Parts: sequence; structure tokens; C-alpha cells
Amino acid sequence: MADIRLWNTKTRRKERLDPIDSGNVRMYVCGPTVYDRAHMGNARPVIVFDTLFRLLRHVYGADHVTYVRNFTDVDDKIIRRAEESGRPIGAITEETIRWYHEDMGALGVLTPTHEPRATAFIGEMIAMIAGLVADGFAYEAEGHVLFAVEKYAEYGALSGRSVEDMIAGARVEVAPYKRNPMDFVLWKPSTDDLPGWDSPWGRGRPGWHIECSAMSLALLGESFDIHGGGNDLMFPHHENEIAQSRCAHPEGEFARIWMHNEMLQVEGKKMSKSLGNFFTVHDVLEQGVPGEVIRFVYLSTHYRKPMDWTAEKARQAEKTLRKWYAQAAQGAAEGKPYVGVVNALSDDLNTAKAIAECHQLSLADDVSTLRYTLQLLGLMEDEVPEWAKSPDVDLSEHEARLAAARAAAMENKDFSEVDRLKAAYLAAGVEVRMSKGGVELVPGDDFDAAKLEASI
RNA sequence: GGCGAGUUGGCGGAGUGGUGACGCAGCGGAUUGCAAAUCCGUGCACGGGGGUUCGAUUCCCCCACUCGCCUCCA
Repeated sequence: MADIRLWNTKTRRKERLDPIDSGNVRMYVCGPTVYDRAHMGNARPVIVFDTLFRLLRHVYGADHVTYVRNFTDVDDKIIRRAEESGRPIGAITEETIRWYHEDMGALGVLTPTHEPRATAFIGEMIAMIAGLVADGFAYEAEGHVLFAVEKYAEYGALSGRSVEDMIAGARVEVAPYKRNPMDFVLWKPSTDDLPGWDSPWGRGRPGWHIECSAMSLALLGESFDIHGGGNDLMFPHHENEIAQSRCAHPEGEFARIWMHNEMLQVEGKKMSKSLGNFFTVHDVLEQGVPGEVIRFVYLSTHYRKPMDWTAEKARQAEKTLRKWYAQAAQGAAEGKPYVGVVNALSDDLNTAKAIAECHQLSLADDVSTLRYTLQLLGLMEDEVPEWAKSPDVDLSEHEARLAAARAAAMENKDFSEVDRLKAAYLAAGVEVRMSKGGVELVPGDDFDAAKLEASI
């Protein structure tokens, strides 16, 4: 069995993955707040952890991995969106979840084992909060329930901060009912016009962080193997999750290995609406960039490094993928992924190295291994994607015509007709291959049948 | 101000205490009527300064620059 080593943010070291139960390897990844289309940045952790999910399934068996990625469907951003649009919250979240599945599916992302919605686990959240209050880790104040960070000595360990330092930074929300400025909300009151659930502290709704603690407990248990997300979540979200879960269940370990991906940039700059470089995944797909190309570009940078999305990278990725797909299409029905790629992925998900190994498979023309390796990487399913298939057209008459013209030209040394035909074919997106062996016409991805007929 | 990440050839991007992958582009060659495609070959880099070491791009320190987080933005 391959030895999987992963960088653990918590210990700041690469550690060997030693599953608590190798018959059920468990991973939790923070999913989206569903109020709008997923943007290109959102897609990075999705692709990164999907690739890890695929590796785990390959190593431990598809039935021995449990992957949980939540939907946050109760949140102030959603409430705001509902107020702005006049649409019901449920309609917004349902629509957004549907979009999410469509867009991520286009990127070759597998559906996780469980995709829990926060609103389906309110009871579990209330139970956990009640326990924290009962044990003195949390307190009620003005309808809110707050976690008292001073009660958890290791608060800040994940992100390398101390409560004192953070207070000195003085960029925390000022709220008079907080005992410590760093205390965070577990439960907050809802007015009648806002979504709310009955609780021991009155009608209200959960704070953001508690859902992940409650849902990971319900679906993965007190201790599980991997917890992932973007590094912007490291503080405060993950720090707060740890505090809640460890205090609620001190006998559990919560997550053993914490993984965080770096952020995405666009053409060297932070993606932002004001810079006009803000794209949703849907936008990019609509522009005609195939999902496999997006995925390839993401995989070409290691997940712990900042990644720059550029049009040039997409162009090169498409070129490479077309070449590989043409080879993979010839692969045998049975095969296995390349061990060099499995090893690269096993070394802290070195996807860039994995792609380099694929180049070697391509060079060696090992079409079957390439095929199953691309499948492991999520770059193709059973078949080559439609967009990468050659247009199904019969150019044999044109080939014969060009061959005849060429033969004649060889005799009389007048190549004008050959050159004219060649130029016309090229203009119509047909690749012209002439050699001693004969003439071959290959329709390219920009093949235009109408243009071909018009110009010949 | 605090915490963290990064700085490798023209571009992208791995990696290592001792001849620095791979891809794209470039250059040379084979091939071609000329090309294209393909194949073969090839030049080019470890931000700056110290230190440890027989030897550092790789370890340590300092500096510069870039970026992220600290505002429930992945």
C-alpha cells in the first residue's frame, strides 16, 4: 500500500497518513455558503480535495473512504441576498446547490460521500452548544451564546497566534456582551422575519463555525483523519471549530491532519470585482474553456502555493490535453494508473509532479497507462471528452484530390495547385500532412466544413 | 503591528547537502517540392548578503520584494 504523506498545518510538518481505521478513512472539507455561483477561487479546494479523495479511494478502496463536504445554507449573506432579490431563502439555496453540482461536475469533481446541509443539523448544533454551556466553555449573553476562548488553553495553536496577540491586533468586533473580545458566536437571536429555530436560548440561528463541528461529529465521529479547506479559513473558522469540538468532546482528537490550500490569483492579481477579473466557474465554462482544462491548470500548481489563473495557461493546458486524449483514446479497456503518478500524489499531493510523469507516459506512448492515469487524476471518465474528439468527417475525397495534384506537380514541377489546395485546407482548419507515404488530412478542433466547401 | 506563504532558466513549474526534473517557447538537425505535424539533439535559472559544511539552490541568520490572513471571502 502506498505511503501517503501530507503536510499537516497543525504540526507544520509532512506526516504519514496513518488512518484511524483503514477500513474507513474519513475526510471533512469546508464547503460553500450557497448564495451565489462558485467563483474560480472556490474551485481550488474543491479540485484539490477531490484529487485527494480519488487518491484515497485508489489506495484504500472506493468503499473505504468517507468524504464529507457541507453546504452552508443558513447564513447572513444568504439572508441579505434574499432581502435584495425578494426571493425565498429556500429557492436561493436550492438553485445555488444545483449550480454548484453542475459547475463542479464539469471540473471532474466526484460527489462526496455526504453533502450535509447545515439546516438539517440544527438539532445537533443546539445539543453541542448546550453541552458547551453546561461544561462552562460557553455562556449566554443578551440572547447570544458565546464561546469563551480563555477556557480553551490551546486556542490559536493551529494558526500560530495567542489570544493576547490577537487582542493587541485589535481588529475584532466590538460587542459589549463579550467577556473577551475574541469570544465568538455559537448561537444568535433571530427576529421574527429572519430564519430561526427554537432553542434553550430563545428563537435564533447558529453561528457560522458550529455547523462544521456538529456535522463532522455526526457523520465522521469525534476523531477523524483529515480536515481541509482554504488557508483563509485557518483563522478564525478552523480555530473555532477545534475549540468547539475539542471542548465538547475532550476524549476525541477531532481532526488529525489539517490541510490548507493557498489562494488563487488571476493574471497575477487578486481576483476582485473592482479589478474586473472576477470570474465564476460558470463564466469560464461559458467562455468555452472546458472543465478538464480548468482542472489541469489547477493541478499544475502545488496546492500549498499561490496559483495564478491565466489565459495562456489555459491555452497550453488545452493543447497538452488534446494530445494526451488522442493517445488515451487508443488505450486498452483494462489498465492501471501509473505508479509514478500515484507516488507523486502520495507525496503531499504533488500534482505538478504527477503531470510531469504524464508527459513521460505520453512520450513513451504508453496509451493504456496514460488513459487510466488521466482517470485517476479526474481528467477524463470512461471516454475522452466530447470537445477533444476529432470531428467525424470523411476527407478521403479531398485526400485523393490533393494526392493527385501533388503527383502531377512532382512531374511538371508546378506546385501552384498543390499550394492553393493546401492553403484552403489550412484555412478551413484542416491539418495537412504530406510525406513520402502519401497525403493525410486531419480535421482540427477549429474545422469548418462550410469554409472548406466554399474555398475548394 | 501580529501570524503565515513565497522569490528557480524567455514563460510555466517540480525537486535536491555534491553532475538543477518536466512542459511551452527558442535554436540546430531529420523529414518535406516548400511547409505543417512528428522525431532527434541543444543553449538558458536557484532574489541579495553573511554563516555552518570538504561542498548549499537545498540547513541557519539578516535584508529586499511579492502575496495571503488577522473584517464570519475557499
